[in-house]
Amino acid sequence: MSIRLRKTFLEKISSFYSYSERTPLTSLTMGKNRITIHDVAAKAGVAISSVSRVLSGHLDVSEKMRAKVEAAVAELGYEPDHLAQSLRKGATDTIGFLIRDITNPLFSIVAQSAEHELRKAGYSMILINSHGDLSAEKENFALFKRRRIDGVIASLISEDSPYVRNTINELGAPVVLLDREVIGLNASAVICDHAQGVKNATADLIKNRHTKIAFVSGSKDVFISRNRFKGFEEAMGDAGIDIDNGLIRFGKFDEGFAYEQTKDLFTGQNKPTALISGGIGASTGALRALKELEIKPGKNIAFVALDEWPMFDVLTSDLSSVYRDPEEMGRQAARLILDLIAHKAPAQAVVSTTYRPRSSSKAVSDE
Amino acid sequence: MSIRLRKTFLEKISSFYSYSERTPLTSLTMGKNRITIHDVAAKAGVAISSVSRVLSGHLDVSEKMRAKVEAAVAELGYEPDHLAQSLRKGATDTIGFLIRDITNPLFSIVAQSAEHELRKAGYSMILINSHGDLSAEKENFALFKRRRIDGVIASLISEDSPYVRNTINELGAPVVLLDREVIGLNASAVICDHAQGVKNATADLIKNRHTKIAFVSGSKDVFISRNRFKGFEEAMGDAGIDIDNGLIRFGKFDEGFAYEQTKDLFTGQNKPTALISGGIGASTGALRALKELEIKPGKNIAFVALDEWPMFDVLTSDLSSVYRDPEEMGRQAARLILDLIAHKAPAQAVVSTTYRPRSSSKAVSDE
DNA sequence: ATAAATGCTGGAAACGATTCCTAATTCTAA
DNA sequence: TTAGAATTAGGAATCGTTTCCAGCATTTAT
Repeated sequence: MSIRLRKTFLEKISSFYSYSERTPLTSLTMGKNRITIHDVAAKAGVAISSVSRVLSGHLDVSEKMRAKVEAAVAELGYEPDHLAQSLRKGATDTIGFLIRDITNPLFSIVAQSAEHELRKAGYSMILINSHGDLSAEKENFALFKRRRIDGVIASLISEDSPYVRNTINELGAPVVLLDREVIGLNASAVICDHAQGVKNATADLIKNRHTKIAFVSGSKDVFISRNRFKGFEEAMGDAGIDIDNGLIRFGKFDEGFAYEQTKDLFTGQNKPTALISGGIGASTGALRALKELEIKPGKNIAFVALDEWPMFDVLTSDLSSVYRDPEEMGRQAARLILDLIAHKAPAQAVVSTTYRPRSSSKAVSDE
Repeated sequence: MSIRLRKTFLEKISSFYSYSERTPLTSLTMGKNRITIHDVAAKAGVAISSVSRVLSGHLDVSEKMRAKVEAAVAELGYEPDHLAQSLRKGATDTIGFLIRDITNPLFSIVAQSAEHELRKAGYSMILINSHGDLSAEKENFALFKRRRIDGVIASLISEDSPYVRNTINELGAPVVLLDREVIGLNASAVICDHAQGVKNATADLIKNRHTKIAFVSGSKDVFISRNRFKGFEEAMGDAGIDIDNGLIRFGKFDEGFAYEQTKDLFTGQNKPTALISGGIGASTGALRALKELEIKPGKNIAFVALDEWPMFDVLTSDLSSVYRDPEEMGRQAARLILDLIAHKAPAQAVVSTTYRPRSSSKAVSDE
């Protein structure tokens, strides 16, 4: 166990405990001390409805009333209870963010960017992680429903299916999906144009005389994989190169799958000269395998990672990548959910991707 | 006249709206369709208080009553409104997580781990980022207060000060701080024992005959920096080596500061032979500077990074590090806040750090 | 001057639950 | 059989707001 309470620490803070006993936890005193709209009304000598009217900026209030109430509010330091407001108004000013896997740094940046944007509009964000677990995902939607969330931004595990449709309809709140096709769904979506970036990357590899290009990615059932592969196919088709299906490995997004596939690819008899890995997990697995095989990206093979991660340029050995801007994804997601809440029609936002050539894709095939 | 024109305009676009009226946004239908405890009571032919008693597992209910209510609940698919429950019970089952900088992957893992743990206890987590901005931090506490959060886990920007004390007292809810000394504060804390790991790392550098060891870190006003430096001092003291203050650079946690300091250190006349960088931001800045100077960690100098980041072992060139387990930090933070909510006394949890020697610290000084 | 219109304000009914209190029913004991 | 205890169910108050409605006090129009 990495945890231990050291004696010295406990001794040191013993005086701290006695302090805390003299001044009890504020949460205990909370109930008593909470000042409500009634207190304000009493102090100002008006009705609570008048206080509410002043605070909500309603028109039909006299200057005198406004002054009286504002004075009382200031004196008491009153702040409206968001809970009671929500219950009465039927809106919680809260957006749920359902994330498939927060250890993926790309997602955490999307989340933080969305939160920043939503807060500017007066919303808070509840962030929940599904750990890639489908039943957890379903449970999370139920949680959002019970909490009467005003809207949900979701990076789903499963692809468009009756299940997703049901879940979304049952939720009773607008939904924005990340990187999912939403055909037939009453939802908006932020979609990345992976195809374009992958196409450019593949074309660059082809320019360096690569024809045996391996492609390791997550499940082909998922939009993002299909879209990426589309770009690959287009570039190969444009160059008139037949795709060797033995070099194409669809499966799971996790590191383990990519690791195994990469090992398999480079120990078999039909070795590729270039490798494209789809997603951060896949890139990690692929790089780990290459490292063990002592194959150096940019030297022994050409390598392109799809997606970057924080400090990508500094901390990796000049890997080429297809980049998408996670902050932009977050901003767009926030905008779309706010639009839906304002009863605008569902829409899609497309975020472009760009190929960023660095040294790892410079290896030229000599075959 | 103009009003008349306007009317016809409205009539014109009415057909456009008619689509959305046929299939309205689910959020619109929400209010109508929501089934409440009243509906359940009506269907079961009992009082709402009885329904509540059944659902809350109260003892004084007959088997017949329980059966009737449960049947009605199942048939209607009733789920209690969390909002109304919170208002009545005075608890929101929600914990606020105030994060200084979510782009720091270490923090995002702490957050996700805490969330996972809290959810097991029936709590949701609201995550808010302060972007390193002090006024935003203060505003966030106010937000938490208005939302009647049951407790807060916070990675604060500022160090222990009257400001922090006031904010916490005003909040009216228990608080757990990450990596902050809480002397005189009514709060718990998760504290990392940085000193131990740094001491081991420094001792290892010394063993490789390094004496001119540079130390680049954030502000010395902050606990984490002081604690790290303490470990450094101890190891140097044990070896009887005088610390060269010109090689010690305290300042800011961001990448830019470390970048400048590292450049300065390695272009001056008093060059160090080893470098310890405190935190992920600092490590990034330092590595960027070294890269530009074409100084190779592990070859030209010895290098130790304090803290790791995701995929550390694969994606970096075998950097040595002082590691702390962010998941453990999250678990401990969750445990501490739950304890405080259960009215236990404030406490501190210490998370240990471990030195992980890899090749970047193997460079031996030849001076 | 009187009727109608308007501006403000206070009272009360929601929102959807929990919980206390009381009354009705059943059960036990004398 | 009946008083008293023990169960159980219903009614109403409550949490802290917003909002509808009615009414009073001013204006304005006739």
